[in-house]
Amino acid sequence: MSSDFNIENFYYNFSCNCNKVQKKTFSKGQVITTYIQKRNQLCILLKGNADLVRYDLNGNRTIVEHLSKNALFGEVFYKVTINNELLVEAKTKCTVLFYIYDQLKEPCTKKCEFHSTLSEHLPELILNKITELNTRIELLTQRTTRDKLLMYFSLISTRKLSKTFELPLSLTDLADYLSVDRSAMMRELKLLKEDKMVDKIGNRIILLYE
Amino acid sequence: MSSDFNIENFYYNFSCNCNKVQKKTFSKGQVITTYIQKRNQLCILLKGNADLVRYDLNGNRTIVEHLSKNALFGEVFYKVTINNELLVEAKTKCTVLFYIYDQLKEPCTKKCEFHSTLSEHLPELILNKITELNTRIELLTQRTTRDKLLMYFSLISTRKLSKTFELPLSLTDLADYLSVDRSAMMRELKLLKEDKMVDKIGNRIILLYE
DNA sequence: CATAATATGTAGCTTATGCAACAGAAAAAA
DNA sequence: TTTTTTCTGTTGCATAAGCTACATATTATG
Repeated sequence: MSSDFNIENFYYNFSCNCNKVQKKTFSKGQVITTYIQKRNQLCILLKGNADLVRYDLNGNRTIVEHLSKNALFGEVFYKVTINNELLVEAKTKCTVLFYIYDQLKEPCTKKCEFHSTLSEHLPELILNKITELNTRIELLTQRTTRDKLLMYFSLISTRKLSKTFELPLSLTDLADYLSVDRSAMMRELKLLKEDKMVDKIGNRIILLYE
Repeated sequence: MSSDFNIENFYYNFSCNCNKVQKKTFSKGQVITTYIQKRNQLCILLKGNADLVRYDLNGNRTIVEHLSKNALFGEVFYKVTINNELLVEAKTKCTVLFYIYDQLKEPCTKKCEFHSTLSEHLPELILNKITELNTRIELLTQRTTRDKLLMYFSLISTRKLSKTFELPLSLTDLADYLSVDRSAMMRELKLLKEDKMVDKIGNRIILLYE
């Protein structure tokens, strides 16, 4: 469980020449992939930041996931899907590996190390994924915008081991991520400042409670 | 991916005598497990229905997950956790298998078939889990109670291949599951009926649109 | 069967949130 | 640099949703 496997480390040794994996680079704003069923694509973000976004019928944009280095994504996680369109947008320059999950399970004919190491560590990577999703669910089940904000801040704070941190998302994106209206979120942020719960200097958040 | 592995089928042949797995039975209302970090428990619900619930500081109860036959749950999915208490409550009589995830990865010294089959199919089971979690997230990112209800109904309808179906949850539990106030949900349900979007006879929902 | 406990259905009041709109700041592009 | 675009910060208004409370129906349980 507490293995220190790190995709990044062995990415630099990347030399998988089997045809089961594709490496591609994307520039900011490009669509990395759309979720069209049946391909069972599994992707790994090696470099950069991207968002998995959904546009619903009312035109609302939701950031379903915020993806950063080493994140797993792809259709393989969305077998049963709703009719909304899901797409992954590069927020910065991105490097991405593409697999087909079903092929990944089969042994690699060329016995490339990357391939086998990845297969071996896949359960672990997937468990990390589940943990993230559960955290996301805890965020979204918060009833009020205030509680969502406080929990989000608390999560980042724990991750950074500091009561002061830079927001990894723009405020506009944060609202989409928390699934709330942006102006309502701004208002609540102001109230949190007035209540001396948090402070905010530019992009920097300072937690004042406890 | 599209393998037909079914835990249930081979559960009847269950005869794992290694000490790495425990089978227990619970009666309605009992607490099956609480999520206390560091044990890395992985559980499978073989029979019955249960809820993973969270009680927050305001006394709100949230059904984090509604677990039915073959569901996976346990601490292993909650490595990073928030301070709220998570517990699994039996809604009906339940039969549950308990593992320790780290031990599951190691080969079974007694070579029992159950153990090895489970290990083999774990990635598949876990992927199913992810799909469920993503569906849940789609539900929770719906902005209004109406949209949450409609999406929930649509999901069940798709699953049952019918525009008519019994609700698998009580209305009280459904509200907790959708993370909304019960009375507000009831009001919205009434409006949906008035708008001739859905009909409801007792526990039975009939979708009227399309 | 009687009684308790839980679930359903409804209403009034209050508040949080969504929506629209706009001005200024910051960042990106030309 | 200048221009354009995106992001931030704020407000008024309308309404969805939360809270409380209660009556009835349904389901457990002694």
